[in-house]
Formats: sequence, structure tokens, C-alpha cells
Amino acid sequence: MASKATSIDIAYRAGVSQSTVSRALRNSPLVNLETRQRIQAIAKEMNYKVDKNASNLRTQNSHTLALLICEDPTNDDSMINPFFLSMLGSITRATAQQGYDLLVSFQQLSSDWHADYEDSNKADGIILLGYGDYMDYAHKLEKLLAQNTHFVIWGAEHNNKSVLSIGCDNHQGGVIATQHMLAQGRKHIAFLGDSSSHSPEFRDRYLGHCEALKEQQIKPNKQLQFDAISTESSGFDAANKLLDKGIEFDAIFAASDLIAIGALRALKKRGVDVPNDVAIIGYDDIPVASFANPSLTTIKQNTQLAGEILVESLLKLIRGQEVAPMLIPTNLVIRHSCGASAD
Amino acid sequence: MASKATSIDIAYRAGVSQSTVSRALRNSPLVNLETRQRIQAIAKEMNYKVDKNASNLRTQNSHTLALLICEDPTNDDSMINPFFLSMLGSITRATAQQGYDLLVSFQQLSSDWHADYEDSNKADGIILLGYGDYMDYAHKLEKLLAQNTHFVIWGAEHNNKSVLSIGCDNHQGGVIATQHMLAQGRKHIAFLGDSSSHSPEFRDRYLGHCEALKEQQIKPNKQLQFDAISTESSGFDAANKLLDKGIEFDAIFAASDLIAIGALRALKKRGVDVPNDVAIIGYDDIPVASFANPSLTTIKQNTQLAGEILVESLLKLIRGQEVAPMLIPTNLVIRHSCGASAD
DNA sequence: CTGAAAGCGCTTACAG
DNA sequence: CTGAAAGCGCTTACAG
Repeated sequence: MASKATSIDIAYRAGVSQSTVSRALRNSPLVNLETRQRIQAIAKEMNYKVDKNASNLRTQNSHTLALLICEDPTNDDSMINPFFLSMLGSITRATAQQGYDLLVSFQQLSSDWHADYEDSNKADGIILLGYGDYMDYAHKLEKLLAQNTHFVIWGAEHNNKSVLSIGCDNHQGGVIATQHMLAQGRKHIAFLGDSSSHSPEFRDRYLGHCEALKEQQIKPNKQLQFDAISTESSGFDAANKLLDKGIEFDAIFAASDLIAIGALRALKKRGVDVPNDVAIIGYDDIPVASFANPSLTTIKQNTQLAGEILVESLLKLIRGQEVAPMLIPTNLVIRHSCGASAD
Repeated sequence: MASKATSIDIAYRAGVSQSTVSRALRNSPLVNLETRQRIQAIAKEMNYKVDKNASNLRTQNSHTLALLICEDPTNDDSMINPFFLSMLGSITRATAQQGYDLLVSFQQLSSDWHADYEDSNKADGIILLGYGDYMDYAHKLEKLLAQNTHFVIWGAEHNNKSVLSIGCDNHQGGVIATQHMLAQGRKHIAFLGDSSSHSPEFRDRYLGHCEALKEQQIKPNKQLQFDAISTESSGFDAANKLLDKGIEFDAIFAASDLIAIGALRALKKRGVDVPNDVAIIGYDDIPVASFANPSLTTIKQNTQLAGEILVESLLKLIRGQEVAPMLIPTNLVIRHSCGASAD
């Protein structure tokens, strides 16, 4: 197979120097318009493309971002959290819109992901996504910071202020979910999800939940909180524990849709009617939420906007511009599991 | 911020030449074991990483694959086909397992995606995924071929034998879906999905469907075939057309789960009971399939295996090894929309 | 407006 | 086993 054309080949064909070819292809006004167009035409005809390795090496930037999706090791290999998939879609689009390429990688939390991409000049910066145990990777973030890696992280605000975090307003989401349940006349609301600092996003949702309760002079009851990570089976288990406890409850606020769907399955199995006996609200609005039976009332995170902001913020960081952490507002999506009138 | 360490910095610290550093880091047996280890230790300590742009430029390969997901322009921007998302996950994993990086990009069919990645040396090869109108991009494949780009395409077998295609056995999927419906006593089966050569995958499913009918001496009825692309709304529309026609039918074979779910919504709206009045089978087994109401019987494609085979085949192609197109068998997943006994 | 030249950071024949 | 040197294909000061 014919080896690829280089700028020297183009120069030869155009009867100019290689430097002129390089300028013309970058559309430099330094080059005479006519020769510029002639060179561009020849390049197109010869199907010439600038060698990115060479130009990146020369300019010392890659015009590439890396997306690291950190999976909880407990997660079933085949089932990626649909929320991340949705974020992936929007990040891909936003990256392309900015003229950057996107390197995607799924990583176990345990592995040594912290450095490779930017250090090896494959990417100018990194976007981190992950629902893992926060404590497990806090020190990795410190390391990234120490290396001056450009990165932005999805999720709750970080206590180290140097870490740029972008996320949805989990506290507000917890508030509006709980307010909605209260407005439906529910008083004994169980919370399914980790509420410790190991999962700052879930914790913020829980804190918002508690705040909404207090607004109505209801004292949050720790007996009604059950740990769960964001999987269907974990939600199933947590709901079973709740049922086994024999404590009174008329609603469940699940820290994620996956948890809610697992809880739904547990309730159904025990003959509990949703929403008549127990109302449920989830979190994320993943695609399956609207197809659950009953359809799942949930807190929607605007992934479209989130992807755009993540990419924009990271690019600003790379360019040395001013950036601040940001919280994106969430929306309540009312469906049949809590609030929508029955068909 | 301190600029990144280079192999020269390491060489200086280790008191050897830069060439020796390069060799040591690639673990070349040419270098004395002791010095090799000393150099590696220093590199680690200084957090040195080989500059990929430089090494790729030098070796003329990128150790990166590109994944191009071509979206149908009619598709809603926010809703990526969940089946692709699932493929994306498995391809990412398979790529990482082979020590390659993955560049991901979503493209409109209309845009000029054909060449850029490999031509610019950003990727060694391309994986193409897409449910668009086949005719629209057939000529782009020709162009890729003409440029000697290494690529593998997901889907139906291509009539140009030089195109390496990997896909699930759509014909077999159509056969087993239809056999299952027939075994349930259904006789008048509508097919929702394009059956022309514009969508070779759907066409193969349709042909399998027809073959299964013929096995039972049933003549396929073109009146029962309705075009649809793989979206929920297209399925909704197609089912409505079917209902409006007033033709007798007791089952629907939808060319994709998304179509099936749209059809389910249309039937529900018209008061048709699924599965009692009409049974439905979809295709893909996307996550929502099991949460549909009733849960959706469907043909499962093994995306895990598919991703592995796609990546392996592409790598073989790149290395100049023998590769052949491949069809992966599909499985019937029986749920309540057709075949599973009611709870 | 154009060209000759340096240099980005590696890998790898070549010589010893 | 090790080093000096060439060269991958660009971009961009520098000189004209």
C-alpha cells in the first residue's frame, strides 16, 4: 500500500517549500491566498492529513481529552450504570463540538489510572466520572493535583478546593424529592443509599432529604436509612432489609434509579402495592425509569448540560482561565410511582 | 509548573545515555539488568512517562483504535440507541485488554467522517457502528477501502467482500423469534422494520422471519410488513399504521426493542392487550426490555462477545493476519410479551 | 509573502 | 552491553 503523503510531498507537487505548505494548511494569512488555495486543493486531492503525532509533538498539546469512568468493583461487569452511559454521550458530543477528540476508558477503582493519559501527552486533560467509594480515590486525586494534571471531576463538591468539581445539586434534588413525597401526604419516608462521606453525592441527597423533613417539623429517623450502592441488586437487598425490620413506612426515596428499581422488585415480591401502599422516588432519570412498572418518579439530572459544562470547564482549566465549581439544578419528573394520577 | 521530565532528564540522573534510558524503559534485554532496574526506578520516582506523540511518530503507529458511532440523523439527539451504548462498553473493555486506547466519536451520517482518524495517525484502525441508511454510507466504505484504512464494521455482511463485517446472525435471530411466536399459536405476525437493502440488518431479520413462516407452510404477507427505523417513536407510528389498516394480526415481530416499545405504547393506547390479544417480540435485549410492561420477549445479541471479536479482528487486520467475517449466534429471551406464563 | 533551519521527544540501526 | 546519530513529520521563530 502506498505510504501516506507528507507535507513534503505536497510541497513538491505545489512547487513551494514545506514550511509554506504547513502554513497554507493551517490557513495562515501569511500565505498568499492563491497559493494557499492551490496547496489546499492539492492536499485534498492527495488525501493528505496532518500527522497528529508530529504536530502534537511539536506544539506540545494533543487536542484530546480523556474520559475515565471509574467503576465500582462490585458492579456487574456487563451492566454499566446507565447514567454514566448517558453522560458519556453528552461528553462525547461536547468534546467534538469543541474540536477535541475523546479517549474513553473504564477503570476499576483499584487500578493505577491516576496519571497515564496526560503524563504521556495523549490527552490535555481528564474528566473523571465514578460512583465508587469516595474515600478509595481521594488520595489519587491528591496525586493528580500534585502532578499538575488538568482534570475535572463529576460529583459532589470536594473538600480540597483545588479540585474542580462539576455536579448536579444533590442537596436540592433531595429537597424537592422529599417535598414532593410530603405533598402527597407521605410521612414515613425511608432512604435507600449510603449516607456517609464515602458517597458524597448520596450523602448530599440524604441531607437535602433531611432538610425538607425538618421544614415540615418532621424529625429524620436514622432507622429509616439503609445503605445501598447504585445497583439494582443492592436496592433489592436494602428494601428487603427495610421490610424485614417491620418499621412503618409509606414512601421510599432511593438514592438512584437503579436502587429504586431493585426496591420496586422487592416490594412487588412481598405484595406491597406501589404507589398505594408505598410511594417511590428514584434519582437520575435513566431510560428504564419511564418503563418501570409503575413508571418511576425521579429526579432528573440534565446530562446534556452537564457534559457541556464539564468539557468547557476542563478546557478553561487547560487554557489557564478562571473556573469555578458548579452545581447544576435538578428537576422533579413525576410519574406513577409517586404523584401521577393512575391511568 | 515544572515541565515534564524527558528521557534526557532520566539519562542525566542515571548517568547513562538517552538511548540506554529508552531501551531500559522498554525493558530491552540489551541493557544490563542492574542498570535497567536502576533506570526504571529513577523514571518511576520522577514520574516519567514516555511521550506518546514522540514514540508514535517514531514508530508510526498509535496503539489506539477509533470507534465511530454513526447516528441516524432522524434520531433524537439526546437518546443514543442503548444497544450501541452497550456495545461501546464491551468495545472499551476489549480494547483496554489488548493494551490499546480507544478514541470515541459520534458522527452524523452526513458528515465527512470517513478518513480522519487513521489518516492523521491518531488511530491504527477504526470500528464502525451504525444503524443508519446503509445506502447512504456504502460509498464511504468504498473510500475507506480505497485509502487502505484498516476498519471493521458491525452489522450485516457487506456485498463487497473486502469489507470485514462482524455481526450477530440476524437471519437466525429472525428465525428463532418467529418460530417462538408460531409455537405460541400465533399465525398472523406483523413485522415492524425496514425490510429493504437500506437496512441490511433489519432485512436479514425479516428474511429469517419469512423463512420460519415458510417452514410452517405459512406464506409471508407483505401487507403485514411496516417500515420503521430503530426509535421508539418510529415503532409507535408503525404500530398505529398497522392498527389503522384493519388487517388481522395476533403478533408483532419488531426489528428492534426500541420499535417494540413504541409499538407497545401504541397498542396500549388503543386498548389492545399484550400478550393476550397481540404478542410482541423485540430485538437486542436492551436494558429497558426487561422493565417494559409487559416485559419484552426479545432476541439477545451477545455484546460482550461482539466487542471482543470486533477488537480482535481489527487488530488482526492491522497486523496483516488472516481474518474472516463472522456471525455471532443470538438467543431468545422469553418474557411476558410473548411466551412467559403470566404471574 | 516565502524559505532554510531548528527542534519537539522519542526509537533504532550502526558502530564499538 | 552502551553511546552517538539519524530521523519520524510537523510548527514556528528567524531572515530575507
